[in-house]
Amino acid sequence: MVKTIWIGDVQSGMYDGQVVELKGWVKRTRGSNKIRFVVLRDSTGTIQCVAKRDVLGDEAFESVKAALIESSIIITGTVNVDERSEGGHELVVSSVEIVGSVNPERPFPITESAMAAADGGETEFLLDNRHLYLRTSRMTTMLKLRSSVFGAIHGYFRNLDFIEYQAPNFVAGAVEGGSTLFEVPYFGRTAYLTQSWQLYAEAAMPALERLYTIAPSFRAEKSRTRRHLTEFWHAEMEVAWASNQEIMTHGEGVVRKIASTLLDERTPELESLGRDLDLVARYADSPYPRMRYDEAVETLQGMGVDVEWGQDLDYSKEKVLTQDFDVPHFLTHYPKIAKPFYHRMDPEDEKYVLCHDLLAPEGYGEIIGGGERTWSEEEILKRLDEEGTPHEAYQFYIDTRSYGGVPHGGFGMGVDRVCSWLTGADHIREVIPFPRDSRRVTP
RNA sequence: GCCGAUUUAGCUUAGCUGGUGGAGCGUGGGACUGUUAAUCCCAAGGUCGAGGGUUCGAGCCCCUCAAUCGGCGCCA
Repeated sequence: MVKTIWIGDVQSGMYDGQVVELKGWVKRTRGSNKIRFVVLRDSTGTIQCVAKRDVLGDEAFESVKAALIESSIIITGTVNVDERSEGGHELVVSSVEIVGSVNPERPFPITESAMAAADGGETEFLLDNRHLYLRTSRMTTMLKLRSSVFGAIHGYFRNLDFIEYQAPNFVAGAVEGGSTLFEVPYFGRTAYLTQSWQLYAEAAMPALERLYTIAPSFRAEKSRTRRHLTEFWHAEMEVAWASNQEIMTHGEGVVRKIASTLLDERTPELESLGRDLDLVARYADSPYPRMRYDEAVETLQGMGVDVEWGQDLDYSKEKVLTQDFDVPHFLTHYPKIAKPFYHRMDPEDEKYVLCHDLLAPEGYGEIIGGGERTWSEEEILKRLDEEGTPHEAYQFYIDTRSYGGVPHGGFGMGVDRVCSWLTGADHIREVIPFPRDSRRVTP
């Protein structure tokens, strides 16, 4: 049952005039009692197949008529160049085999009306039928774009000799705030699903020096926004002997690499989503400015926004700040009080930490958070105590400082957020096959 | 956790000042030899989210609950 011929290649003209066997699924049918048009779909595209009763005979023609939407089918025929067919090619059918039929009492539920109503967004019905919605052209396109994003991230880091490194997903302690941990029963104890690879990456930093991962992270946030998932894909990196500035250079580098890869590999997909290619090209080609937190606060205050020094910048403030940005911007040097214990204090002014957030334009918000880590044992103990965090769960982390601590840092990137931003999606749910949020774990 | 909204056939929806729910898609049957979400004719398919109240009478008015959607906070 090897498949050797792909519809995308047929549409590109590789098989004109030849007899080919196509394997796929019925996307749509139409026609009369003597001639039927079957639009066949596979992972690479669609093609119109023309079935005529006087060529096929009554029995085969009736089976074509009975093939409902999403039946799987093997069609043999001659590739014909014909302007009347979408894509410029059609298959003149000589034989047909229905592989998996569809029961008329339970037809494929995703209809044109369901798709039109969603209009790029997602109705409850489409979320309930996500396993079937994946087959539609919009989801297929998104999944291809997503694959290229993942490939670009791996490519960026591997080109620079980073080592891909895996951390456990069951953990004992928090990275971010403890309130967003998912508890998991663990043989009579409580474990948590990881919020980040970071702490375990820091343990391997003295071994590998340059390391990265793409892995799921879990946060029990009851957020109902277009930017949040409870399970999201987290691209993280950690580098020894690196400053906040160098780490930002990698953040900018990987994001620009993702944008340029999408233009290289997926221009037709971006166009089919209606994405402005000039915007994506700008994100690939332009440098990303860096702005200190203080400057951002002053800018916001100048715009009449009610913001006090020392508070973290929430989404409503980010949105105002980024509305005039035409490329992503880094925000650096946040006040210590707004950030967790592992951020390194700025030696020039201990009110600040050496950190950065990368804010995407067009209202997509934060896509990267990172910075230098506190690396002296003395300082990390002090920061834990300031936060009132008990040391037990973090003893392994403290040990990494006890034995040859060095300056280092890294960042975490929300891969789904990047996908959402670069594809121009309305909601982060659109770019992941089975989205998880506070109200949905099925299908 | 807070604010706002929605819920009518498998899907998408119309439903007027309260008077026994219409349509399109899909499905089934029929017509049609080049269709582009084909077209035309016919049919089946509804305890109007659940419960209670007002009323001679509730899809519509009132109350409670549920589910869902959007936004905020928190973050990537």
